[in-house]
Amino acid sequence: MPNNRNVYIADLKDKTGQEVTLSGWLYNSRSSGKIQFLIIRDGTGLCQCIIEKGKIPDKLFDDLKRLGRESSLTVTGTVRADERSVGGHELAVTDAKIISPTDSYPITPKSHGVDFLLKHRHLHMRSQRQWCIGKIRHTLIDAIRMFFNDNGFTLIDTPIFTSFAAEGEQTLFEADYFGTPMHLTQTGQLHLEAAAMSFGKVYCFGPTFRAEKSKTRRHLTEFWMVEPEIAFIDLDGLLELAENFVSFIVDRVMQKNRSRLQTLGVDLATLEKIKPPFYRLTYTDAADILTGDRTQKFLAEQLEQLKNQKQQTESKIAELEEKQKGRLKQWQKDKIAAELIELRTDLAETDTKIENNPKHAKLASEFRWGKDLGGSDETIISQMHDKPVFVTHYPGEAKAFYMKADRKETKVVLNFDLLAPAGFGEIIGGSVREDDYDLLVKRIAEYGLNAENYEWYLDLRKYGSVPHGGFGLGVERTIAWLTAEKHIRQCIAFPRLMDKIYI
RNA sequence: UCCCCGAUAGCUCAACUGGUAGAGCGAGCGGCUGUUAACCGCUAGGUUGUAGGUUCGAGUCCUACUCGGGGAGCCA
Repeated sequence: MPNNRNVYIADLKDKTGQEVTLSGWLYNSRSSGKIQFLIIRDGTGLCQCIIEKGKIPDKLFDDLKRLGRESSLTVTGTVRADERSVGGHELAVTDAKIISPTDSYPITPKSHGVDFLLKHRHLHMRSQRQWCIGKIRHTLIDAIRMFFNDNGFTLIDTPIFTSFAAEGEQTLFEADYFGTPMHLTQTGQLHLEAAAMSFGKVYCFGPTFRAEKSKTRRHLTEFWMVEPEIAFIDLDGLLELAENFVSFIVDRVMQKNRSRLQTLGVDLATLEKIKPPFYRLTYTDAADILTGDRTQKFLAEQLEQLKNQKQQTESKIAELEEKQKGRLKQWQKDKIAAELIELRTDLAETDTKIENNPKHAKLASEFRWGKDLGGSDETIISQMHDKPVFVTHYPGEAKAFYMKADRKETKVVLNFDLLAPAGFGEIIGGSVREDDYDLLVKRIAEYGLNAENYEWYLDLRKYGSVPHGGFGLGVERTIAWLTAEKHIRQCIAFPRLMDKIYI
């Protein structure tokens, strides 16, 4: 005999015809004189509950009618399938208990500004969009662990307090460790290399801190990163691992989140293309592409498209503005006003893109071998491809000290970035590590780093050094890519931004 | 750090070139038996971010500041 006194909405599909009790929060409600529709959420989904006058006490009917959004309650009723309902099932209510009534819940079903929502993140989490992203994040992290665990990797928890820089000293957060200056980790990589010499294949997964002064849609000061590190591997091996890994997690996220991705408006067909092999370019190839005619042509075409788009939006706005002047019902006016707000936002975005296009074209044409690929350069390369792109063999001087120099072409290092397609940009950075003791000592000196801090790291090259390497994948960036979310701050529950921590 | 934009009701936005500050949502009350951001009627809700200036008159113009958004550099 199944227990129907505490049922989750996600399980309703197996309960058709049965009487069950749900516990949750009032997501939204509509009412007519003698019938009410309450949308309840319980953390597993949404369910529309139908309340007909006469089937419950009048007092309760009135109380429910007045109940504010996000009040907590339990409802009891019979489950039935109905296409008109969210989720395909609804509850014909026979009884309800209000646990805690709410009035004036600050977040309404209408639109809100960014600042307001971040200030109310503790409540905004309850909204459909944030809930879907949270669920997707959960399955992504689960898939990441599953991939490494099933492929012979050992999890190593690397420390958060560290005494040295691995990724450039300007981006360190300082901490006071009982009077000793210390900082928060920028990567677990160096410790992970030590572990790889013990376990062979390892990974770490945790928060990472970078004090980058970057106020963009792609940056957080605290973000989660997974980093595998493998002994006895070369660059080709790393690329193969990375493309298998990314394909696996994308596939897994899709399998587990179809309806959530659809709710978010994601085009599943583009994600289904994410299968090995990915495109492979060297840095030199990328430089040639950027400075070549093809790119200029590509950008020129893009500019044309953007201008067309702008014109279309503008004429649509003019049309609506004209319409607004005519005689209309109030609700029609409101609808037009809402559409106008949306169109104006689109227009502003298109304008920014139009403004940036020539700048990007100029930057691309002026690209000189030796510079690091800029954000706009990455965007261009990734826009020109429908699958992720590896860019390998960067000039060593633009990259971190620990990257292994190519033994034939000594100016470049054996590293790679993985750019997500359609303009999203970098989600992975990785490299083969310098395994030669003398070369590494030289690099540490060249970068002006304090050699004392790296003694233990150099030991790894003294005692059985082997070719090895690894990479880091940014979790929030991956989520933003998969969910087509514009800003990375929506991809973590409580984001830490460059100049502000809300809650 | 630099460049651009913004700040008007609890929220999202209006207010043509300076001339009595308006809608919707939300809240309260009433109506409606299948709603999908439901709908319809009524009510309440404001020192227009702060400080100063120009003017007969400032939400609107000028200066400074504060806060926010977008972009650039750098990166996962």
